[in-house]
Amino acid sequence: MKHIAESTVRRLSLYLRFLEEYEATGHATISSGELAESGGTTSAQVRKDLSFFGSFGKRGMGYTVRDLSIAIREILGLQRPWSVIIIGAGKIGAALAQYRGFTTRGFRVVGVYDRDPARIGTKLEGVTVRAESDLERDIAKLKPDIAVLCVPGDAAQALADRVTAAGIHAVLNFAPTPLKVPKGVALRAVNMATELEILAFGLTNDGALPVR
Amino acid sequence: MKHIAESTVRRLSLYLRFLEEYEATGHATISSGELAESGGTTSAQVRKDLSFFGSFGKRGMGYTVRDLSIAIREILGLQRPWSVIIIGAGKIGAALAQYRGFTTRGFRVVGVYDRDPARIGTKLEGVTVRAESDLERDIAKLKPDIAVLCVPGDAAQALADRVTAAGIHAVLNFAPTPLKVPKGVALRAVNMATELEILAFGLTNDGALPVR
DNA sequence: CCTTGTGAATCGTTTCACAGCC
DNA sequence: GGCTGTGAAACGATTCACAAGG
Repeated sequence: MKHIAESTVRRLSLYLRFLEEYEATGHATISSGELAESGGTTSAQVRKDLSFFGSFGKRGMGYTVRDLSIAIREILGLQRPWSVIIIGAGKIGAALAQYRGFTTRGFRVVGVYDRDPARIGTKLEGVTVRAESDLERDIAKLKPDIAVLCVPGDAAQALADRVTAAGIHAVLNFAPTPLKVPKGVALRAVNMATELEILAFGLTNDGALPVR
Repeated sequence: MKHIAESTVRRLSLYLRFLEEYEATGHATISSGELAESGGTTSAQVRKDLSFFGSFGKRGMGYTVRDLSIAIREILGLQRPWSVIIIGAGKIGAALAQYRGFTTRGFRVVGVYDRDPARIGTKLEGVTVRAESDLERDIAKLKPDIAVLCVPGDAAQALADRVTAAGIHAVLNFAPTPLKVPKGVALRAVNMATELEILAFGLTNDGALPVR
């Protein structure tokens, strides 16, 4: 397959969210312009994004909300559920384990891990926190798809190494440290301090960041 | 000032984090190549990023770690502290309020707000949760710099409207809904479901996302 | 000799504009 | 007439490559 820009995938995710809301309001069709409005982009961008994957609309009519919704879900790989393990049951890990947005979107938390004995054995949203030392065995058994790292920065790389060695192919990193992962492993990072720093830059150098 | 790409600002934030660690190890100078290594980019990229703001190195020598660190902190606007209010004291809001990465980086949580009477009056890391109805008055009095929204999607836009009307110029949105804010207000969004969906796309369409 | 700073070249993404089709 | 799908043009970001300077 041709390379797809990350920005395109991110917008598809937004389109999907809007389509689901829009479908609930009873609308049957939608134009690229309306969809663009919702995601803060342009109609041409919407059509271009979709064109990488096929043609889903009818000229003069727009898109059938339901069909497009299904098509995007298929593009993103959301027809099947994905299983997620959360590593680190601190404040952020615990918050994520209980986050409804995950489960409703087809991401199932199948394990939460911590190294602190005080946390091991406690329950988070029905999942028992297990010992970090169980990781390799559990990954071999459960074959989870995605690992979410919610550990302190100095522990993150070692855990990323362990889970990728154990067979995980996708990592979402909430630790404030850039990670290295083997080729072939999908990696994303969410760094809250960096997000605040970008805002600070925006406030300091007014207008220096391109408008959104 | 000329427009600066968001990607440049994000990398500056990473460079700074690495410089701080590197300084602690006792190194006095660093080359663009070493800095690049740390942030997963190239030496040319590092030099180009810095060149938008001045010239900070010595040819043949590299950069003085301490000086560059100070220069980047100045570029990002981190010489002064920024005050932050968190709106929504649910799982994510509470986790953020207690997140050390914020405070150590010069971002001070000066208020936490919720609409749930059961949460109002409780304490999070020394800050008492206040009623959402106090927002306007408090913003007028404290003039916080940044609002972090940790509320459900259906409440997010109304609160964004309220805080921007009350004088907030920067918003960090953790709600899973795209927000509209008035011109001149800096806005960033962290959408955890979208991050997972990008990973799902990466797993589904192997190699379709450009390597990092 | 080593490494920066930077114009020029390249590469990728977004926007334009219009032909094609309902 | 309205809206999609898509090449072509414009724009923006990254990489190259080299002159300048310690």
